[in-house]
Amino acid sequence: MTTRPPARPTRPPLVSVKITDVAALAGVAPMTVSRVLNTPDRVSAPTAARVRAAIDELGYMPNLIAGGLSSRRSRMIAAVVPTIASPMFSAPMQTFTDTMAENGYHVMLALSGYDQASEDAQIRAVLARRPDGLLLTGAVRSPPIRELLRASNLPVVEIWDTAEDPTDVLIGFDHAEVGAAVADFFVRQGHTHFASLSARDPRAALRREGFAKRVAHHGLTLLAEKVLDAPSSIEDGRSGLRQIVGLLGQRTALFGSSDLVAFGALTEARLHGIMVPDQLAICGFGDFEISRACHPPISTVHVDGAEIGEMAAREMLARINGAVTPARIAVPFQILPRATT
Amino acid sequence: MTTRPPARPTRPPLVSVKITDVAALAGVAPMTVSRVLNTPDRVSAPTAARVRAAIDELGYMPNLIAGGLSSRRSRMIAAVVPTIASPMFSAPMQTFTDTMAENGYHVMLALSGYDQASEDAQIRAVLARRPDGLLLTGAVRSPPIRELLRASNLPVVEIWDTAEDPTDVLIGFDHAEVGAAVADFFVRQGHTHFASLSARDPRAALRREGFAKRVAHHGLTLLAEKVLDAPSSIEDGRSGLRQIVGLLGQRTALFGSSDLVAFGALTEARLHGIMVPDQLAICGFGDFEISRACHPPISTVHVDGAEIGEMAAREMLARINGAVTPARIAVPFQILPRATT
DNA sequence: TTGTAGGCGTTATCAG
DNA sequence: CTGATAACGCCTACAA
Repeated sequence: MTTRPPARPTRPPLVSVKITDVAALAGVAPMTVSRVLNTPDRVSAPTAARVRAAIDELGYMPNLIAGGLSSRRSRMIAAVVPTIASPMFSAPMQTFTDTMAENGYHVMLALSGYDQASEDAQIRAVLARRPDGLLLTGAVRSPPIRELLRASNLPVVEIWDTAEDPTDVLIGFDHAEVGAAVADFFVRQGHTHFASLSARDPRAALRREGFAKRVAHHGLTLLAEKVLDAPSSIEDGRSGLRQIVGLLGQRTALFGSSDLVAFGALTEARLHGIMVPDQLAICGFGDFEISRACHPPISTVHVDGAEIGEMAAREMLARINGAVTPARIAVPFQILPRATT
Repeated sequence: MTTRPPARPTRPPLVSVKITDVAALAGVAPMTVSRVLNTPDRVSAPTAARVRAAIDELGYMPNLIAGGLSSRRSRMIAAVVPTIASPMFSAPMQTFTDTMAENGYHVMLALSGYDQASEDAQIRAVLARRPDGLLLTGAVRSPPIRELLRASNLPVVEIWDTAEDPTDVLIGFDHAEVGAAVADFFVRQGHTHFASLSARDPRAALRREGFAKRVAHHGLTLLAEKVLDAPSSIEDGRSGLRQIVGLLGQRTALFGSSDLVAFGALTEARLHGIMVPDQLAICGFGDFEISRACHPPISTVHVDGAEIGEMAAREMLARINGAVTPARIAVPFQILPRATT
């Protein structure tokens, strides 16, 4: 081995170091380098050590694009969610992404904005990246996409919703049941008059309908059922309450489609001099920090988005590794009575 | 060539239609199919039509992994952010992701949780995917990583911070200036006693220090400077205020490191019977929805996270396309006086 | 345990 | 405008 003068910078540009360079330096075949990286137990200790030394010296970074093409495993997951601006989705995305990263998977993010056509397009677009799995929000409602996904045999984890017919695995709960449970909760407290303030998204609609049906089932009165134009926000809760305030009775129980809406309603109610909970009882949904940390704390439905994300990651990994898993996983929800009911 | 029996049923390919199938059906070379997809203007109309028909008939989805390997452009961007649980980061991520998607780029998400070592590790990890660009939060502080990025010649867009020395392009503002501006604002209102409640993250620290320095520069009194343990949350704002409430004077001006902290402080102050803004003036940071939509609305520093995300996307695209862009882009911030000051 | 051969599906390049 | 050829960098499969 001759000592070369350090001609150009000793280390070649990192991005251009490839597996053959490492192999040459370590005096092994490229395949051995690959094994050191991917299946270390199939390489003898001394060889592995030499290879690792070469890797360090050259600052080698494997090219996962090339590896993915060859192995047909991209080690990437595509996630299609409506938005990450709401805790409803940012919480599970956070834990999902973290857990997948711990296992060597990266997550591609695609935002669909509650729009069916956009969701379809996003799913098609991400499939071109050949992800090893798909994380979706709610059940896929478009038949051609469903068929495409089923035919692809790709692990598909759907969260938040309990569809009639899951594409693959589904983690969530029945949103209509949530609405019904809230109605029952109010009824147990002696309420006879009800209202709802609901964002315009499919799952919020299910909760609203479940609530309304249960109120009707009890033979009680739904005074107002306001569907907001925008996705859930505090401002929507406030304007929504302003719009229904004239319809409310002496003692009304209000179900908001999220804690943001509920907080908005609470804020506006107090400005109108409406006593909470005596004149207006309020229950939100989601158990976001605001409902817990504001004053008075808002009653809500607890659902653990972070846990759903983690479960989704575990299911995803299990399926990638070939495990057969149940097609439907129910996540519990729980009404948390606080000061507004 | 002998026909082998199918060994084991390994996983059937996601979408087994490949470019050669389309080419065969359309009676053209694979390269022509590629051109129809990537440079349509270099293909005659009739040929393109035949190819498109074949694509539709077969439901062909190009394999971007293979394309990326060949073209050395992955059409993916890696984003390394502390968290998406805070609007501070979810807002720019949302617009960045959307804008990049509109231009054919997908975004890989990596969460670093405010931890320097984790950020370094995440950056290294995503580089193995050969992204076409990197979106980072704040300037890279780790010298080896900096060097790695510079050597890689990869477009790197750093947002939120104005570093001493940007790696590549930097979009943000000077957080110390924000703190100073808030101090000046309070001083103009006649305040003489101050306090701050600040999350434990680098940029919040800069704002806090800028605030403290300016207070000192005016020769005025900083009664309390509480650094919270956790990242910014409402609960932290509440507990923080509880901890400093004994230190506050007759009329104090409080700077919170985010609107969540400010809202928490406001909530707690009212519970303590402290008049806002007469006894305690509060200014937050970030102009999150809560500061605008709560009551009383909280004075804050407006910074447009969504716009920063969009600018970041434009800068990214420009650099990917070879444009020379300024290395430092100042984004304005603006104090919004509302009811708490 | 290690190596060799070949190909993963696409695109750059150059020729026609 | 279209095609043939040769990579892109790595890993599967098989051989030694």
